[in-house]
Amino acid sequence: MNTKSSIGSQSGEGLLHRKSRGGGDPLEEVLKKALQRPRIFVNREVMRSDYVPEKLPHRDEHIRRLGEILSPALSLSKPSNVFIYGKTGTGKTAVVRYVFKRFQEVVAGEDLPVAFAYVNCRIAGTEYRVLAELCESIGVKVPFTGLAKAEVFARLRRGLKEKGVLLVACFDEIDALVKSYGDNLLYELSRINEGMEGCGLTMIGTSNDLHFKDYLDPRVLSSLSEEELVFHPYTAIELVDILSERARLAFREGAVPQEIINLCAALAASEHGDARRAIDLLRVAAEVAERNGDEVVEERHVRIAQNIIERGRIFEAISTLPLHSKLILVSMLLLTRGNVLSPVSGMIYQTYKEVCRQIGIEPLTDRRVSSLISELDMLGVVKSELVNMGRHGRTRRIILLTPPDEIEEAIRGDELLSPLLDYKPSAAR
DNA sequence: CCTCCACAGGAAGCGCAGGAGT
DNA sequence: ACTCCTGCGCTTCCTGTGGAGG
Repeated sequence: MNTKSSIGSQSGEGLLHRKSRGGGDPLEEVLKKALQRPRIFVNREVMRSDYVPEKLPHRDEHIRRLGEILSPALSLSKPSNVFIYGKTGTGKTAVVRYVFKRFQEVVAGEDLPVAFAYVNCRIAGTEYRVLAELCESIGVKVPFTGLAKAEVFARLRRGLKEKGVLLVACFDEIDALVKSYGDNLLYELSRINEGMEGCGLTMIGTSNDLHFKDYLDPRVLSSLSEEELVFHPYTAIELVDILSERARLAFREGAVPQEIINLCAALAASEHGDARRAIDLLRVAAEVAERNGDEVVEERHVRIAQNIIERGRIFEAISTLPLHSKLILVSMLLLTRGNVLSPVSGMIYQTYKEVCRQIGIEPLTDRRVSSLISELDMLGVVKSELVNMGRHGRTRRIILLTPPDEIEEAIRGDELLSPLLDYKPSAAR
């Protein structure tokens, strides 16, 4: 093998010429690829998820509306708070970032005391970190833990006042924050402007949960949704435009035919019109083609990409799970293998305890395991269903949504857990 | 008709780590 | 050095529950 490739690289050109006249040289393909290096991508950046495009097809109206709402900021008066609804991949984040970017350019040019902050509440995770990120955005330093929330809040307020800054903050996926912590922080933030002149805070909240309003206190709701914007899912035709625009910038001309764009758009449209998915799909398909050494993206690349994305999602989800969640999954896997296809929580807990004993780990309580199962349910790794079995009590019947071999694949990479794959739990004997 | 199973899932609180202020 | 604060993962304690079987 080694010899072959070194010979090839030395006399590649000659061989290639001979080959182009036809013949069964096994090296021909390899050499051709190595020499030509067909490039599909011209600009990879464009296909990344955090890229803010210059053009956002089919969102002109939303951009204009948001711009109008925020425009008072440029004359240093506080704009209204805005609430934005729309499912994932409908362009909420892209529109906000785009408008922020354009405003920021103006603000920088005119040297105005206006700051823009973008906080993803799901990633920030806690009220503290959301506050901390707001502070950072106006240049107030806070430690990542250790301070009382009230103290961080006071620093934010003081920072805004002393610097005379008007802060426009976008709380992306704000529902994640409110569901875990309630709307207290939003209430406090909505009142931060009291007694402030020429500075303060404007909030833009985005949510993909249309019922999110139900969680809010009426006072918070009225303050937060002074203005509202709704983003509808993209249709397949709109997705085609979005993809075409990105493809034009990202790929070598002719590398991605129109029908491939149409296919990606159609596949994504059948799943809630999610633009992010459509872009990911096209990007991965192009990467597959490039790795294959093909010059043009074809349907088979898209099919492979679909598979890769799906597998990657599962693998990622499982391998980043905390230890005990993995142990629960392993327990379920072992039960499935023993033909217990939809175990109830009690049986899973028993198996889980056995499995813990096997590797010398102290098991958690059933209560905790129950919560972890709920988390797995929310992640979509398993599906649980409440069932009443009369005399035999009330329990949850849990079904693995992930194909067992994919779980196995993810577990096999784990030194501690992989030996468990050969264990037979008593319930499955 | 009533009981009672086998849990679900809420509430409270504990211990720890990390940090600020004094 | 000490007190006070937070988030986080967890336990303990608790109340609620639909229907098979007595």
